Amino acid sequence: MSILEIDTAKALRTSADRVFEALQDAIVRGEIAPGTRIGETELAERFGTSRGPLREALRRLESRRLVERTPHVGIRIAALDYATLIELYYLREALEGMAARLAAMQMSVDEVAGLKALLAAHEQDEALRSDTAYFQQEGDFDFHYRIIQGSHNGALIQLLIGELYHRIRMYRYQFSAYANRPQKAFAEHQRIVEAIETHDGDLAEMLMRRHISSARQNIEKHLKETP
Amino acid sequence: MSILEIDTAKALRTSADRVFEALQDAIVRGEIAPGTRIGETELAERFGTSRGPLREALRRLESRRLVERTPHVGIRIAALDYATLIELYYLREALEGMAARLAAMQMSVDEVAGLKALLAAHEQDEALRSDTAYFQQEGDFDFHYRIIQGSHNGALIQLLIGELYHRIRMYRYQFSAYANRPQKAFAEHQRIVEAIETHDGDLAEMLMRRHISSARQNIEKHLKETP
DNA sequence: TATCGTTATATTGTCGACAATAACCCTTGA
DNA sequence: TCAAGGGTTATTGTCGACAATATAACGATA
Repeated sequence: MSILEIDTAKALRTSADRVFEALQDAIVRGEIAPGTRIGETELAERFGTSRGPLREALRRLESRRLVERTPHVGIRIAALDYATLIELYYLREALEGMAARLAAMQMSVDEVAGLKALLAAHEQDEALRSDTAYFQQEGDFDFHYRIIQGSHNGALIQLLIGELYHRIRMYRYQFSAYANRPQKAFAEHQRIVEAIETHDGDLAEMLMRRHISSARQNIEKHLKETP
Repeated sequence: MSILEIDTAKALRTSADRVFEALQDAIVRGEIAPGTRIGETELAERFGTSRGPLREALRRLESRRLVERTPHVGIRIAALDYATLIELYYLREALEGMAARLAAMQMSVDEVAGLKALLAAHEQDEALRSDTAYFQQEGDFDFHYRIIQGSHNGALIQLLIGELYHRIRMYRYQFSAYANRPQKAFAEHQRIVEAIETHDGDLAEMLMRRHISSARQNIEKHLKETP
């Protein structure tokens, strides 16, 4: 009907692909509560398809650890727990540190310019100026997303964007209670871009690792006794 | 028929799971040549099932990048190329370096003892003594596998074992032409275990990174002009 | 009353058939 | 001879029905 639907219908032609994206989004956004057990028939009619394509989508979501499946019993939406959140931050430290190093050596001048423009736009944001929030945008607008892309390492991009990114988004949505130290984080972003701009891979990696480590410690401080 | 089949049928009850493992193994071992386009009907009868479970298995293999799929056209076995092989080695450097650091801090005395016993067994191997080969065994017998498990970081284990391991195995099988410097690699393994035994995380990470980096450089040296 | 065994029900696993799409081949025209 | 068009065929995408399994409900017995 709408242009949007025609476009997405073109981009992802099969029903299984559409269900995969839609269901992933619903899970990440928390529209279906984590830990919920949910039947295939119910999901199939919710997304207007049959169980065949739905099951294919579920197998892919299972690979991404967004749903858990036990044979002959069914699937349940992945549960979020504190320990896993911390584990993911350690992973990000290693992987995004690597990405920052590679980005410092591989990013084109255009890409660096885009990154600087992104930060300049962030700086205008009212919530950031008042230090109340620093909302990470999604996709192309996300700072981390761009640096990962800038690594130009396909395997790394696939791992972080394809496998981990949506899981991290899920935690970000649903553990959003803790304060995220807006101006401090923004300042760290700027330092990282400076290092990338001067092609200083060592520094870029170190700053990125510290940036993510600080975020992790911030979470640990706020959530230690309130899981 | 055979006891083996009964056992595997018990362990993984659904047909989709059996096909997934069997097909993954066939791909990794090169029984189906990389780049081959292969029909669903043909695969289904090869594994004695219908197209439904087969397609579920394919979606999971697609997530692991072992097959590539284009809608309405079909699937083809993932092609191997030199650039991706190198990318994977860089990834391993970051991730297994992290694993070695964590292992040094987290492994139990039993696990460390098992690791040392493994190396002692390797030392007896005739191929290694004559410096002709240092064959990495699979699963529990693989040195790297054990260190990853020793990290006790579920997200990291899932990523390395679940997602990357089989892809790496695939390259190992099919790019096996290059010399793999057996005794040197074995000596490096021993140093890493020593660092883990003394709980020296920094050293363990550094040695592991060097170990993988050396392996990568060895490949680059041998394969640079012979892809 | 609690526990074990049995039956019933609902959900998942599997299959075969049909519809939709793309690749292939053949024809036709310049 | 080559390009374009249309028709054919083979393969993938989707669906509904049936079989297999686990959970739940129920009753019987100690």
